[in-house]
Amino acid sequence: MRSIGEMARASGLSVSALRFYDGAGVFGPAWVDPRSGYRWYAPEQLADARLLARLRRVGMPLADVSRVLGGDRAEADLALDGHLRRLEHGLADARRELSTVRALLDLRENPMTEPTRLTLPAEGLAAALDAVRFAATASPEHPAVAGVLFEAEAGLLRLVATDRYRLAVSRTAAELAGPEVGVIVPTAFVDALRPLLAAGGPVELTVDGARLTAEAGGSSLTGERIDQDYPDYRRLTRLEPTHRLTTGADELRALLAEAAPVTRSQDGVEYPVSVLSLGPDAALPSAGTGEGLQVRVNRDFLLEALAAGGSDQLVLELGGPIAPLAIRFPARADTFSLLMPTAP
Amino acid sequence: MRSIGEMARASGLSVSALRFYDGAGVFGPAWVDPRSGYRWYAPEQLADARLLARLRRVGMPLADVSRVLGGDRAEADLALDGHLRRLEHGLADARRELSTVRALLDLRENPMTEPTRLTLPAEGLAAALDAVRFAATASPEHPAVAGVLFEAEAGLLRLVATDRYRLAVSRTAAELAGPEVGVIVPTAFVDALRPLLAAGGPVELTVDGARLTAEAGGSSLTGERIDQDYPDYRRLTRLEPTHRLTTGADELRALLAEAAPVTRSQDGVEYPVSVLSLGPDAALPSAGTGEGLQVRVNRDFLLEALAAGGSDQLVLELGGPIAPLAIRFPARADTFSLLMPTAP
DNA sequence: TTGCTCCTCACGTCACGTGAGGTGGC
DNA sequence: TTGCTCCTCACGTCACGTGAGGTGGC
Repeated sequence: MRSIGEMARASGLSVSALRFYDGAGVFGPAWVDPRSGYRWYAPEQLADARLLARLRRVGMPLADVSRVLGGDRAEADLALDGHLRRLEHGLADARRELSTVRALLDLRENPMTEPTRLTLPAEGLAAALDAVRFAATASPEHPAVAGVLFEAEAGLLRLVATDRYRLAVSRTAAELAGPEVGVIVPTAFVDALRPLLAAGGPVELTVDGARLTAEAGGSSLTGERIDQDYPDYRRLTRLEPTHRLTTGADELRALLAEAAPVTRSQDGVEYPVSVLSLGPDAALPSAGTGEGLQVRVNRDFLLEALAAGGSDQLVLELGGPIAPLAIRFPARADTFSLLMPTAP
Repeated sequence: MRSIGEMARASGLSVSALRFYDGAGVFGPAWVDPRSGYRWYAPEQLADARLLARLRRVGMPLADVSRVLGGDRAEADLALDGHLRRLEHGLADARRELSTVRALLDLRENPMTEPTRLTLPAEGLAAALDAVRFAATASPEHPAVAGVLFEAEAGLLRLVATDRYRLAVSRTAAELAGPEVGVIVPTAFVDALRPLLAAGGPVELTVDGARLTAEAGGSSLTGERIDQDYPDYRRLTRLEPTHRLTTGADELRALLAEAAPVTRSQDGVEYPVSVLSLGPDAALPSAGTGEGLQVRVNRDFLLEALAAGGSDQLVLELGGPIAPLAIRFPARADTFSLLMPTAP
């Protein structure tokens, strides 16, 4: 058996860390002397202590460390994969944000701006808009979400809409000329643009400073972007669902119609709530009560998300009663929707 | 002017965060009403607040955020580069550690081990050993550093030695067969191996579980690895020096000889201390007192590091009176040495 | 007895979030 | 007056590090 100091030296952990892990229930000694309170560690605990040191060195949260040390290899791999994925996303986010910051600093020194021009087929833009438009609302309190985010990167245009209760993302191929931009397009502009897309043909979108221009089917539309920072939607799209379930939109609609929804009201507005409950076999047994995981959502929002998907086959991802519900459409890998649950 | 709530909505920061930044001196309002204590933000502060939100979103420490917002573009770029570099290294570290963790978990399930075999020229190994051997000490209290770390990767063997006051790293080309390993080779084994390398020719090193074997010049040497985790030397090698200075080993030796060293004692052991001081022109004016940055180091350790470098030209990197002193040898990009300073 | 190791408990760090209890401005 | 926003202050979070003050075992 090793004392705490010996264990610290052998494992590379500090004495205070070992005491902390003991208190936190993550990693404790094999035996504690009831008279003196001395902690004694068994020889076979050393391997775990060393693993723990490695995992903490790279910033794994203690909750995940416990999963790695728990003995279930599949759980351990999930925790390891999850941590690596978080770090990879963190780095990708940082690259993006820091290059944006650099661009903004450049702009301060040299305020001339090059316009961005996007060319894309009207059908693609129409489909992407239809997949997200429902999720945007004209909210004067939150001007940033009173529009649709257009993110132009090389080769693609991504659209994001949210009203802070739900979020929809889609994208379509586009040809980019000029610097990459992210610009919030007012819902009024979007709604005026949509009819112009019906004729098909190419669309040209231009962002020049605050000025937005769209040319489609011989018509031209101009407006101003919303000068706000958009909420960090990427973080929201990276859920860690515990259950994934393939079903059909029609089947789900039928389930929702069966059970009478509860009515909930918030801020004076009434809305119907449906309960999605997962049985122990991870199937959706009913839209009523069940033994397993239950998620409550605004039924109208769910129906809108189903309709916007544009296809019957869908995948629901659940992560617990307060985790967002994600709706993915396998037929359109680039389109998905997210719903915040209401409180139980 | 914006109230704190309006500023929060416009910038994407929370009210509590804005109050915190004010208290922390990172970002405060343009005016505070002395009667009510209300914070009022000027319109031109919005751009900075949005930058701040982006930077915090990707985890930049507030000290670095201040550098970005400070107005000096070169400082801002340094802070941005530094943060990105830290994240990149963090991810690289995590990839390595997590794959090691996976290998260790595999080993628990399936304890058979495949040996690792390294083949390399004796001259290369001899040179790499000579570049690091001086920094290892047989310390019974810290068994992990009573040896030289051999890290075998595809195509190269990296050697690391440290006694916790200094650190030396070198590497040499090697052919790897079997899994990558990191193994602590006892100093006694290293010292017995060194004479066998004088004859030249190929050397073969084998790690089979705890067993070490070296074959060189017709002789064979066996021993046991030290079963410990090596200190995290990579973190130590990632300094952020404020001053970088090219000089010659002979020139530096002459400077050190000029000034009589102060004698310091620690744990009953006496050692000579030399003061390296940088003038405002970032040259090493003398090994005595100066106006600029001063770093105190164990003179014998510094001389040993100079000798082990094997070349005259060197680069000193200083980062303040308590930051480690790094000694790099441009002629051998893969070899460097690091010295912890003694207290002023 | 001395010196070392161990103990608990409290407080500090970092960047905030979350109340409690109270005030200011329309 | 009501409702909203703002204020300060205290405490919680996360994963420890750092003393203070005291005890156990050789």
